[in-house]
Amino acid sequence: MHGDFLLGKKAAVTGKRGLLEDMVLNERAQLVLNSIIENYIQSSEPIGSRTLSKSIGVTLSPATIRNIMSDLAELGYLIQTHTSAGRVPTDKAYRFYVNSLSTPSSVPEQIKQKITLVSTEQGMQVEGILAEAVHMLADLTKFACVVSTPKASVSRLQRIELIKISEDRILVILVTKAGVVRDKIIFVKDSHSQDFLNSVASFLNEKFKNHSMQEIREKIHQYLVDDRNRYHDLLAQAVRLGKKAFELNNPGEMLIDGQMNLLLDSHFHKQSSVRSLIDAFNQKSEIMKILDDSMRQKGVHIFIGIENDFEQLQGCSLITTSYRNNQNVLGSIGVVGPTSMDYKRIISMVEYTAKILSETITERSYD
Amino acid sequence: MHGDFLLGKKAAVTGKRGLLEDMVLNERAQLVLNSIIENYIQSSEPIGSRTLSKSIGVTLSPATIRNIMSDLAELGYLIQTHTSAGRVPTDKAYRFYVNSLSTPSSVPEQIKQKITLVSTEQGMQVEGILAEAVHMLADLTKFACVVSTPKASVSRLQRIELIKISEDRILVILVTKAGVVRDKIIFVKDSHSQDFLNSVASFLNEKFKNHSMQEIREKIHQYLVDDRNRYHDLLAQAVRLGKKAFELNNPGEMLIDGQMNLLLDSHFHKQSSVRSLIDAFNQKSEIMKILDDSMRQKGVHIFIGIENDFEQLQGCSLITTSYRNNQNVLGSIGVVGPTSMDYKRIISMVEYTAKILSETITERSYD
DNA sequence: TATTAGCACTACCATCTAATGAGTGCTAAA
DNA sequence: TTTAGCACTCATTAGATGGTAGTGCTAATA
Repeated sequence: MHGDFLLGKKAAVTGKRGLLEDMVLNERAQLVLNSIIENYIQSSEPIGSRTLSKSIGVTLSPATIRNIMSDLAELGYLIQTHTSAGRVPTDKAYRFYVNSLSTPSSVPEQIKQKITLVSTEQGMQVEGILAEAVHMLADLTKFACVVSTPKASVSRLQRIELIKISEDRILVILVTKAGVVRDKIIFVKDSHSQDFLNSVASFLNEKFKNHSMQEIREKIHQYLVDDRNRYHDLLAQAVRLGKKAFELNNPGEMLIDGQMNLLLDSHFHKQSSVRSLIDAFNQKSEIMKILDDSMRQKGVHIFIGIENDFEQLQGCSLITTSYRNNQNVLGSIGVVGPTSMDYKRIISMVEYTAKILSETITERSYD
Repeated sequence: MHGDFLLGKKAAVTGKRGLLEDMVLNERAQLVLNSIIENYIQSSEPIGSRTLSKSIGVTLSPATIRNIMSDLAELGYLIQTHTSAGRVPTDKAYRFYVNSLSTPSSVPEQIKQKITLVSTEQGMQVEGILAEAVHMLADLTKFACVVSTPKASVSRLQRIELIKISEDRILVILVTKAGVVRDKIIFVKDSHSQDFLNSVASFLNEKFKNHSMQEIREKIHQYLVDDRNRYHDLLAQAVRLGKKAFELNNPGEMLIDGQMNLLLDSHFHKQSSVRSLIDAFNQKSEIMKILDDSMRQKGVHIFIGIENDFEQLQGCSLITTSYRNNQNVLGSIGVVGPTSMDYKRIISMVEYTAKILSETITERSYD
């Protein structure tokens, strides 16, 4: 192995070799790597030593840069598509680059103006607002965007309605504090009058308003395991209907927009990668998982290529963040693009969009 | 002009020349044309006289076929991509072909089994069923599929609920007979108690249940133009709230699935056509228009390439048909694919899917 | 008179051959 | 430690070539 010429002081002391100082790239190597990445993000073409020597700030001859690049390649930050080609950053390089982005770049004022949600003026509900947000983000980034709808389990009950549909079917409408309206049909054995359903509903409303769905399910479970005979008939019925009504119904939806944008991107022009992209979006559950994960922690989450273990999506990076109302984190919104995306730009856009989305939804919330 | 050799009897009498008999292609010309189209649908490659002479039923030498083809080209049914290439059907040819499809081919039993909707078992609502249907159709046809959600204006009221959200906001929930639940927020100047809203709601329910939204709007308008003083306060308020509640809110939504399938199709590999496809799907309104049109009349509707005057969608054919419940036509479902699609197959699939969808929704309907 | 065989012609396509050029790695000099 | 120089590699491009699938036309044929 050559390239020891960049041996840093500490590295020399500790016996580390090459570009590494205490297992960290030395300053110049970082400069070169970042420069390659930024060039590549712009041009999407392999970067050669000559090009770089011009575009980089400091004066370094192509030969020197070649040496550094060679070592970076050996460390797994760069690869060559073929012997005589320039170099291309690996996922590892992007990870390094993203980690070194300290100050979150702010969104240009011009873009900020474009990020507004108008649907709120039309009395539209959360679903519609989400659809608008994801559409806007897709349009702005020119990549595919996803957003998960508010999880039922965390959101708190504003109101429940029970509507008799037929002898054995009841329409349940759940309104949550976050402003989401969910409906589903439940099937019952014995027929109930609408009046009866009304009293059940008002009982449930009184009892459970402001509780989270999760809590409600637990409480109902409690009632059921207690000796049933202790309760009068209405209560028993109410609990039984309530159980069905609050059962985990929708597994959480996801809205996608701008999938086709990806196919304009040169990185996805190979047949094979188109196929796997289609598969990826068809099988929403995997992306859902990633979005769910990113709800758990604050801030922007970045999954680069191979890092997400959903095969179909390798070659893509995901940038996600959560949105919320006053009270709760509700879901996540994110962008799916090529690993060589302009992280700075996209991150700031996702962040800002989530912020606007959160504000909009908070206004809508029923608190 | 040569090619008079195909002069039909009637044509001779009426003085028409070429392949035309009474302005209609003579039998052999039809045979050749249909054969070209079917070959092309299979292979997606220009069809030459030699190939055709083999695959066609009757024995005709390539030379003869060349003559016929030459005339068909002159009549605008075929074009050559270049001098020495075989011929490719034009939109006009597809129109001819589609029109000559008399017996709607039935769906193979094997496919029929795949066309089932499972969401109905999970107490899912109309929206979910539609999503499933369009997803399934996209998966089966490998093209893009669209479905329009039930129009609010034609559907009849099952029930309305008014829920107080804050001092100046009321959540309106409309349940229609078709099983669609719509919700929106209306803003009011003066605060109302929930009790008051309940009585307004039950008044509206009593008055308007089973009426179509269209009718309701008209009736309310009637109340308003009548001398308002004749009504007591509750009624006046109810009418005023009702007006807002029943105002045309959602312009009618459309679900799309399988857009990306199109991009696997060889016909859309040119950059330019990808772009315009993206535009087409981004601007839903135009496709919506086509779907709306096809609700008006029974049966399957076919729009071939240039026939639909939405530029971005030329190069595509649309196959649509309506779905319904017991009472009303609710919306349309359709496929968007290349003009060279396998019309027989796709038409039958769209038809059958719409049938299943109609049955499923009818079951769900609240009648 | 309608059909067909034959033939010249056209244009795409795949293959091959340089020639080009952007890039590398290595070595020796600064 | 850096850099200039040089040999080398390999993708890409442009031209040239032969093959092929197709055409249109004409003259012979049924």
